[in-house]
Amino acid sequence: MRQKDEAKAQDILRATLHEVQAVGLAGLSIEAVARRAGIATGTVYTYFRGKDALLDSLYLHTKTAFSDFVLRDDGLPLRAAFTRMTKAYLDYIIEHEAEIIFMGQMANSPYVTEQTREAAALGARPVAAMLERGKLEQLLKDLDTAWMMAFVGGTMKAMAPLAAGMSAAGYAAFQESVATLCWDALKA
Amino acid sequence: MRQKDEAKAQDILRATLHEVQAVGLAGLSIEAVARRAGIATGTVYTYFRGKDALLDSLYLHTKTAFSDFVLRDDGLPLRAAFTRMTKAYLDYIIEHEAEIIFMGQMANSPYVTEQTREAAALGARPVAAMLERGKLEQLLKDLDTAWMMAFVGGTMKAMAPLAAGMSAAGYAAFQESVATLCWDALKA
Amino acid sequence: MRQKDEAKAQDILRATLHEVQAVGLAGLSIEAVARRAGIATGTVYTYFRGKDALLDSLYLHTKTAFSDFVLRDDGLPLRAAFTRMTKAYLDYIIEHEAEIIFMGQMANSPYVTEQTREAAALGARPVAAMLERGKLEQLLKDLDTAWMMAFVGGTMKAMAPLAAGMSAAGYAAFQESVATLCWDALKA
Amino acid sequence: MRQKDEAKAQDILRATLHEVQAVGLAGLSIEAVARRAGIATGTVYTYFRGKDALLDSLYLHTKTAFSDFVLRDDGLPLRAAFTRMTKAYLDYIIEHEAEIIFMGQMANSPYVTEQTREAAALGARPVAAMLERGKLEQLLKDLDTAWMMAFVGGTMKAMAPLAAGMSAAGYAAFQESVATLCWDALKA
DNA sequence: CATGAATGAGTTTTCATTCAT
DNA sequence: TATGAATGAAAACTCATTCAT
Repeated sequence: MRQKDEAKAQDILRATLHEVQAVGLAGLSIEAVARRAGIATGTVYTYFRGKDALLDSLYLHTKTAFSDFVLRDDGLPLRAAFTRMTKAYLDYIIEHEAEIIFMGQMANSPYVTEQTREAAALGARPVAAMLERGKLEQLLKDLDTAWMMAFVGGTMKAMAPLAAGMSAAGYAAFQESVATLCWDALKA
Repeated sequence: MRQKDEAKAQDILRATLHEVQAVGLAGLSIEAVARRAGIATGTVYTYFRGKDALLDSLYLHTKTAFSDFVLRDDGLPLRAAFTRMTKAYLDYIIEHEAEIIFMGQMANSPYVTEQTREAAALGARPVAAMLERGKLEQLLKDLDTAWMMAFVGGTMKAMAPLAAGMSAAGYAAFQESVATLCWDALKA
Repeated sequence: MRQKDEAKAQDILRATLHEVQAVGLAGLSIEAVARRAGIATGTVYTYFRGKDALLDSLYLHTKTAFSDFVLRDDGLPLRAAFTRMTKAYLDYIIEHEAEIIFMGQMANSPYVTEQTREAAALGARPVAAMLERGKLEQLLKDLDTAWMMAFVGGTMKAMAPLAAGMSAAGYAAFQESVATLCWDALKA
Repeated sequence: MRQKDEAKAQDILRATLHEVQAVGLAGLSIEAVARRAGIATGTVYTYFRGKDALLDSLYLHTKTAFSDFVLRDDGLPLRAAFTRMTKAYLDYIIEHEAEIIFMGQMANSPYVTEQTREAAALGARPVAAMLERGKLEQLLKDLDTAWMMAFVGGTMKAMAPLAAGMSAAGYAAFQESVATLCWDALKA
């Protein structure tokens, strides 16, 4: 993005996100993005160098927002911190369906630059630290941290869609179940 | 004349699979598929009605092969059946990287017809049956079967990539760890 | 056409005729012609050098058949000969809708070779002779023969479609009207 | 930005017309149209949804312009009105060779929508009215109006090509001849 | 000869990007 | 800067023709 109107860059990113949700990455066109953002096609190029830059930028944006919301260690006792994270994970996925789809479509596409991929990876640091703390305290199995993180992420992504249409009470129970599932899997 | 050759249809499907792995669904072109399959562009259309039909067909093909290999219940005692499945799951994912990427890219794309989506869903029946057996025998938690299946699938998909480059011994240990992780999560 | 099966060449010509009627010259494909003729695509090329040759040949065929049926002078007294011709003209057009459409579509297309165009023109000789006989006998106006022939042909082509769906009696009256119309126009 | 330019749409229509004249409807390509219009291929699609829409639109355009020029009843005494029309008809055909060829090629093609066909048919109303006036005044034969119109149109289309290359004087005489021919045919 | 699959040039159409206004 | 028409390089798809069987 550039100098002028930061809000407009956000509009474009948001429009891209929802357009991918609607038609898939393979069906994405800049014209549709512009239409959804309520601007002219050419204006997109004032804020982003091109389609690749737009998608790469959105990917980093989305990953970062996700990490900030979910992947932190707030210093609570381990079980509590872990449960907070799994619940936040579910919350995020459910409230950000478009983002999840987008990240999934981008994962194996040639649009993400290596630089962005590396930057995005940094967001997972706090969780890694939390899990390592758990291993030190012998609360968790002595497994490779990367394995554990993959496990948690995979579980969340797989289970979140199931929460669609649940009542508040049902959802609360669901969150508990998922948290327990993960904990039981990882606990020593 | 040359007779329409079933093997050639397979070649095209295989070429598509690897082309998606190489350039992503968004970057897929029929010409590249044909080149990879060693045939003329037009020939693709002798075997498939068009790009949509080709991708839809490949999706069903891939899902079915996957289900046949992984998602069956061979009547072993529950724990053994469960372990066999998780190991087969990992085996499949590792030996079929292109398929996994392809299925991931297709999942939220507009290429999959509703019909195919439904047909593909049937493949999971045996696993559902196995998990229900486990609940009846009170070996597993009393959770919704759909939740359990999502959990297992998500875990596998997330963890399989970690096996990249492992030695045979390392991989055997990894399989055990994953099987245990899943079992611990689901066991009553 | 070649040596083998004269009837098959006829099948192909007939199929082409009806295919043009169905989808227009612009929509004509050899595959569709072959399908309609009940043979394989390649077989068309055994009987005709290619699409151009097929269409050119069909054009000459059709024009000739038309001339033989309609554009002759059977030596009757002029008015009778004239009336016979106009009635035959209408009969032909009505019984050969496909041929008429085909000739219309071909008229301004690049498919007709100059050679064929010239050959087709010869068919009109007898009518020209008849009209000249009429001028000599001072039964007809002293107009250029080419003008008269254009007039008669144009009238027929324009009016024939109107006969669609008429009863036998209605059609007989229609034929009389058209014959009178033409005669009144040309008579001295 | 450049504003969408009505003149450019006209350029495209005109280019299409002449391209059809040059290579026939069956040989028409959008690229050739664009080249003739002096624009890029893609620009055609800014003004017309596609080839079908372009041709359909051009057909309606052409038919309407033709009707406006030829098929009107300006309230002159019948014989004069009739003569004006036949002369205008010839004038039009001679000055608009491309249009005539185009309309001929389109007539039996699948490009014309039913809607357009109906709209085009309305243009003939005034002539129908004129002929009916003639029948009421007992100046014309009591024939079906549709027959009369077909007759006049057919005669014009057939005879106009004969005027090619005539001198001004010759053409004037030709117009008179044709007008007389038609009048003699239809008069009571 | 008949067949119909294979070929690949050519056609329509899309769309990222540019640029005149 | 914003606009959206213009561009032209792909991409999907068609189809006349060839050729292995």
